[in-house]
Amino acid sequence: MEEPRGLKVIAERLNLSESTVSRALNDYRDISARTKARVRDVADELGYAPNTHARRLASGKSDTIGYVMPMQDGQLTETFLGELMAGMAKTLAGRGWDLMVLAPHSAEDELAMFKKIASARHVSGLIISRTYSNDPRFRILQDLDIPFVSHGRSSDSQSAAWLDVDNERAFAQMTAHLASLGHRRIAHIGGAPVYNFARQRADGWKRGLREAGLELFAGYAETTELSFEGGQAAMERLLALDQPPSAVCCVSDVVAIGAMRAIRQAGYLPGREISLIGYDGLEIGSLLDPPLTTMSQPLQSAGSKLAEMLITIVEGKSRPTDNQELFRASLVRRGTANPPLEGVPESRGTHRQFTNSTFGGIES
Amino acid sequence: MEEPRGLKVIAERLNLSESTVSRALNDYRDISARTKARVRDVADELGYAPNTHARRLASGKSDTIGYVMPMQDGQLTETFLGELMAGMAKTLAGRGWDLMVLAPHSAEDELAMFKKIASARHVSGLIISRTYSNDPRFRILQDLDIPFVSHGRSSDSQSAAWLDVDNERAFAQMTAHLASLGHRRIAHIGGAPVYNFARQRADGWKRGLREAGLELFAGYAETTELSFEGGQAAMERLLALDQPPSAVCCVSDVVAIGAMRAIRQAGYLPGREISLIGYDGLEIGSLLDPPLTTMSQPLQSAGSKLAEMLITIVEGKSRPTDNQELFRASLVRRGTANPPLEGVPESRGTHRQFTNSTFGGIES
DNA sequence: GTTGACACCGAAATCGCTTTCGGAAGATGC
DNA sequence: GCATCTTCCGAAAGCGATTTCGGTGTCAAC
Repeated sequence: MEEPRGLKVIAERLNLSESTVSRALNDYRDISARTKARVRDVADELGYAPNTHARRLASGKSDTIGYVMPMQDGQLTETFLGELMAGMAKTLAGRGWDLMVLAPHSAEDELAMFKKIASARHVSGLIISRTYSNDPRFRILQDLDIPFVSHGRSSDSQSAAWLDVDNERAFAQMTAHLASLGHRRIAHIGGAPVYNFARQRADGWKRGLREAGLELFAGYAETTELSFEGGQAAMERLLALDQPPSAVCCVSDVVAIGAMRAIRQAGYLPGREISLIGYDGLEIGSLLDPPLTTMSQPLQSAGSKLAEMLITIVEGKSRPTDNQELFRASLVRRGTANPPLEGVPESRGTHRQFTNSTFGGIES
Repeated sequence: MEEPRGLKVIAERLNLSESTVSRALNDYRDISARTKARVRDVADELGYAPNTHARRLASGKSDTIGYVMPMQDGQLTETFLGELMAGMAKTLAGRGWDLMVLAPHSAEDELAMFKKIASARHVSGLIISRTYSNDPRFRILQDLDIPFVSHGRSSDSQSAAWLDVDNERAFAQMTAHLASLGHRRIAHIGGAPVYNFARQRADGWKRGLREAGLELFAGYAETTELSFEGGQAAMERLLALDQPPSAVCCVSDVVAIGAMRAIRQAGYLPGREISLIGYDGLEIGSLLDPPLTTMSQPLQSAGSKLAEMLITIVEGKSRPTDNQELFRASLVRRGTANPPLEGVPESRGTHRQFTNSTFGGIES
């Protein structure tokens, strides 16, 4: 059986040399149109596809980029990974490139992967995400001479390629929206500032307050881990203040959902006594009661754009610094951002008078 | 600059031949222990990693498997993709294998990818998921001689390798649980039976009814698309029956959440007048009010196991049919499965008397 | 009728590693 | 002391493409 594969068969069949066939398939211009056509016909007929490894070895290109998954910590935050990767994979496939997944389980592991890539060169570029405010990876990758694009900026990203959402703008906008609804006591539940996006979002909130001429009350800048429980705990602390906020900007939807629970358990209604807005645009937020107002960021298109950037860099068609792009998040108005109540919500437990609906809930 | 790379450098440095170095690194036994040690030392020192393409070309192996992402339809269902892929990537990396992502945007596209792989051989095995009841891909992959493992069975999977959750068992168990709580009118909201898991789950529900000696009432076998809206619509149909069920088994968490909304809008309380159980074990379900009772399936370990299976098959160490494994889902007791109320819930709108809590909701 | 220019194609080197084969030493057996 | 194993390593042939370089044949130009 074992029929001979490869260029050879099609060359013999047409009485041509392998090199001619190769150039014909790669559309070299020193091959006549007629020959190209004949070669292509036979190639199609045979369902020929060049051996990837041979091609890559000979050409020195790998046509592969790697996506470094954020190390598992928060589970829910990973919701968008599928979409992001689908976006990358599709545009890559459209150009004949492959997407490889790297899932390091620690920082050392990640470094080892980088080193291997630098040496084995089977991946010609990387996309990293979940960047830290001070992220050593920028330096490392530059030193190792591995082309890369970061999904998210960092203090170390000036000379690198990145695509980020304008977090500061998003949170300024979010704050402005709450202010426009009449809120004057707007707090923020942020994430650990080691994450650059967390810092940016906090800055955006502050800017929003400034621009709206609002005061930043003491204790209003909360910080917590990016989890449901974290959001809940932070909100509890806010509620314990002498002057609790009437609205809260949350660093993520998950945190916001945690905050919602704290609000309820304190006897208030999210979106009524206390408004809040999340960030991420998770579909699931729309299923809550009340549905969570949030800011959504583009994902498939971000993945796609990241891939495009990286390809041009790898191919030397652009420099990293030519590829710095800021996407915008957009406000998704749902149910948790409403004008403040007239009176200060001191009337605990009386909120039912405001519920106009058929909803209710029980504890588990 | 351009220092010569590869085996050559380390060979020259030790005054050995390239072939000896290669075999030393690959632990051939016709190389003395002393030589191996010397070679390894130098290799480490130089941070040497073999050129992947050259190695793969020469050895004829690709050490790469591909994961075929389910084509995008439901967004939320994709939540688990990240975890699953992380599971695969990690165990693969542990053995020096790579994980490649394929995101076909149509069935034809998928077929084209399969053909290319069959011919180019740069991926030595595939993991497919989201299998149909009659899934042509099993036949296609077998014909193309591409080793693969399926995450989910199919009517075509007898002679293939697969890992699946025992959906039937899970839903039988789910039904039994509801029955043990005292429910006698248990309905099912299922998915389109083109999906094999949907069929299995429906079967499990029926079996559960039988084993509990319960009747399958007319109209209790609902079917819908796997979305929030689908679940809501299906639940509305169930509520419109003369004898609405007192409990519902839902094909997925997303569908269950949709059903919850329908229940509320009809003036009932999920978990009170009508109990329900979802499937998938989404974290987000625990954040709802009341938190959704569900069945959770292992994900990271499934990804890991899938990868292991495929490797042994690719390496010829086992036949596909030796790799058929059934995982079990486990019940996650939360808030939506409780004993039925005494009376038939005819008292629409009066449910507030049952809400014992601080929760409420407003419409957006 | 020579001379370029041009269009096409083949030969051969190369990419960096794996793997088979065989040979030189040294160890062992009787 | 000679044949026979072992042990250990080098030479060389691939793996299947790409790419450079050079060599035909043809045709227009002078």
